[in-house]
Amino acid sequence: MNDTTPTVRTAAPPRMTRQRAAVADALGDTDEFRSAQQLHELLRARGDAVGLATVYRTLQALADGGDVDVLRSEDGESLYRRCARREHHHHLVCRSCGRAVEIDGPTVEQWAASVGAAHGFADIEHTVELWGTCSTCRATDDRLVE
Amino acid sequence: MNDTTPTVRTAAPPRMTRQRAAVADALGDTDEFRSAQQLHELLRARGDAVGLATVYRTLQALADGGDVDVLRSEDGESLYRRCARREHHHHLVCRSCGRAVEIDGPTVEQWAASVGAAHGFADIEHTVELWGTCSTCRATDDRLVE
DNA sequence: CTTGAGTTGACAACCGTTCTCAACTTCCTG
DNA sequence: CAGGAAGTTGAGAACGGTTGTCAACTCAAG
Repeated sequence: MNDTTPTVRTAAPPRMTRQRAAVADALGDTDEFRSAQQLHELLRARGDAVGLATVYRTLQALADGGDVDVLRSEDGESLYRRCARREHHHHLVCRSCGRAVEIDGPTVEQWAASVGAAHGFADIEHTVELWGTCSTCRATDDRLVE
Repeated sequence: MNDTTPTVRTAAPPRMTRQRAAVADALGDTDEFRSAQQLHELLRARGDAVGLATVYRTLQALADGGDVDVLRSEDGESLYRRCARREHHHHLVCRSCGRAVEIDGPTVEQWAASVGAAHGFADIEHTVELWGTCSTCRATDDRLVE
């Protein structure tokens, strides 16, 4: 509250830490959607453990910054993945292994907007995700779920 | 395990109870998506209270039977509503009041199927929900969320 | 009315996620 | 390179929605 404060500090400056690097790194490895808990476990197994709370915090920060994509699994768990492009897109996700393909849906975008407008709704957002079983999982039958 | 058992009893016969009727009735009233907890509260306020666990069980049974539609709110809560048609359809839901409009997406259905096939995925399912703010809520500005 | 199988409800247990806060780093400054 | 303010961490508690438990209860068939 004293006037030694230089200028208006809009937001906290981010800081590089081992933990943040570890989480980012773990995400860089796969093209599969992973839950916070899976990543936490993966890091622990790998040798550079990170607190679960930190994993959650970091993922949230990355998601807010648009660096990772988040989606909800069919049973409500949040899944994260680092996508190639930052622009809006959807996913075709394997419900067995989490592997995902980025897909566009120009048609869907338009459709969503027009349907919304037609019914007098504003600020339209849409959730569009495709779930399936990828060829590898079908061949292997080596499911994560049973 | 004795052979007095008449025939193969495939499933348990359902039974009509005050509770089941109450839940079904509460759902019949609105065209808005409601959470289990909201319904539980609504029933309590209305005078014919039903245990929370029972509300959950009943909603699940109704959903399994295809009598009500379920969807996940943006923060992961399950929302239920009795829809006019039993066929597959999507929703345009007001994120303020839960009011919903049933919509078709023939284009989307095809698109989903073809995209899935193109990437070698099988058993394709799709999640398509539209969120917006309905005209009434926009006018009233009487949001449930703040 | 009897009776037994489905049903209920208060409460504990679960599970993913967020909060708390003291101890610890990072990084700016002198 | 030391000093220190401020961001960051992590173990564990708390949270909120949902499901499991199990003795008491109540439909509905006989």
